[in-house]
This record gives sequence, C-alpha cells and structure tokens, in this order.
Amino acid sequence: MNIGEVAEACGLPAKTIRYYEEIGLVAPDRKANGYRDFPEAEGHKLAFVARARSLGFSIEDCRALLALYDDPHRASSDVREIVRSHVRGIDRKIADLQGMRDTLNHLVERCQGDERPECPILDDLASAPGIRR
Amino acid sequence: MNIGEVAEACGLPAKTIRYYEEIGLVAPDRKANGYRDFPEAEGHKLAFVARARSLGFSIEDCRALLALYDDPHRASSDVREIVRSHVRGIDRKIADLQGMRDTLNHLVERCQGDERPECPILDDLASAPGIRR
DNA sequence: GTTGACCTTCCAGTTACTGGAATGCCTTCT
DNA sequence: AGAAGGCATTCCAGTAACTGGAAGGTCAAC
Repeated sequence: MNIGEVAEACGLPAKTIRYYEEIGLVAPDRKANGYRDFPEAEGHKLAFVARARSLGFSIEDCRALLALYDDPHRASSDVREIVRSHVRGIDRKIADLQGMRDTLNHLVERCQGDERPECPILDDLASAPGIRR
Repeated sequence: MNIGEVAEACGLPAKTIRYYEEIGLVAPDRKANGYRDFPEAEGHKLAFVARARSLGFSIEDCRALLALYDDPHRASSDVREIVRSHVRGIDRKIADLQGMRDTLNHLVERCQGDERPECPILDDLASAPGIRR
C-alpha cells in the first residue's frame, strides 16, 4: 500500500505517517522507486496509533502500547496501568480546566460588557498577588 | 527591581520573564551594568500575565488583555468577549477530555489486569476502523 | 582575593506535528 | 513522444511557551 492509501485507510495525514516512521513507530518497506510500501501489519499499527492518539495518549504511551500489542507474552496489567495513569492525568486536566472555567464565569458575570472601561475582570487580573493557587 | 526580586514577587521564573521581554510583553529598563531593572508598572504587568496564564489564557490573549488593561478608553465588552471566547475553548477541551475519560474508564473496567495477555483495551485500540469520533 | 549568589547572552531541546519548496515518478491524454 | 496532473520523495522551517545548560560578567561579604 502506498502512503496515500494507508492514510485514507487509517485517517491520518500522510505527513503524520512519515513523521511516525521518522520516530520509529512504524517501519514500512520501500519499493524499487523509493515509495513507501505498507504491509497489512504496518497499516494496523497506524490505525492503532491513530485510535490511541484520539484517546489522548502521548506518542511515548503509544510506543509502549504498541510494544505490548506486539508482545504475545504481555500481562494485561501492564496495559491497564498505562491506561489508568493516563486517566489520572486526564482527571487532573479536567479539574484544572473546571477551576479556570468557574473562576472565569464568575468574572464574566460581574462584568457589564458595555462601552465603558470599568471591568471587574481586569481588576481581578491586576490585583493578583503573584500566582494564586 | 532586579529580575530575581520581581520573579519572587510575581511567582514567575526569571527565565520566563526574560522570555516575556523577548516577545515584547514587558519592557524593563537596564541598569549601567546591563542588569534588567523593573519599575513598579512592569512588575504589575508581569503579575497580570502570571494570573492570566494561570487561568489558561494564551500569550496572545495576554497581549490583548494587557493592551486593554493599559487603555483607559477600553470598552469592557472587549475584555468580556476575549474571556467568553476563552471559556468556550475551555468547555470544548473539557468535553473532549470527558469523552476520552469515559471511553477509557469503560475499557479499564473490562480489563482483568492480570498476568495474562488477553486485553480488551488492546482489542479496542486494534479494532479501530480509522479514527472514530 | 576569592568564594558564592546573582546576572547576562546564546544555543538547543521539548511535543507532535504542519507547511512549503524543490524535485522525481506514474498514468493518461493528445 | 510529450505534456499534464496527481502522486510520491526529501529537507528545512515554524508552531507554543517555555526550560535547561554553557560560558561568562557583577556584586557583596568574608
């Protein structure tokens, strides 16, 4: 399979696939003309990575997951630990974002949003005693 | 004020403050010996940016907010619009993250997490028909 | 006069791509 | 046979917002 076909199949841009080869996530063959040639297995890896990326896993997580995927002697606990740790990171991010959102909504509510310069939002930002938690 | 003192005061690393100068967010004076010298106003700007960054605003948002902060003829509606748009972005991120978390929690629940290789998580990742929404 | 803490600049690296330029190959149409 | 169009290739640079480190200058204290 050419890069264009495999890109179509897994939903990743060709550029991204070349990048994944560069960093060693996949290793396509080469045809005589220099074109990449993706056998079935490499296409599957790309789809695997595409799905994992869409679930927020980092490239290094993907690398680890691919290694487990390729290892018939893996322990499912290893997989689960990677996922759990990722979920913890997501939970932290959600909590951070919710904190920001709540603060901002609070400020937006108190701002008139008219043509006048008075603005509680700017007042808040300006009155910050360093970084507040 | 030296960079170290102002860093202490606003809670930003000195490195970050130098970077903020480089990109034109602040413009400290210079002493005869080449050291940066932050007057009151520049220290306030840094605290302002620190607070805005901690609420998730991009550097470009910070630049726009600082400009409004500095403009006595600003309209508070301009401030509010920046903030509202930022909140919309945060809401999108939260929704994305929650989607990921729910999917992942679902998978984690179904994985035994033992020493055996069978793993519904890997099965899911591998069976992805391209990128699923 | 020599530590040690502070300051300076500059260069490189991080994450995960993305855009663009210059060039080559393959197929099809005339 | 030649030209056009759509593929493919490589390489270079840029994104966001810093962060780390090297090599060196300055300042206050002992």
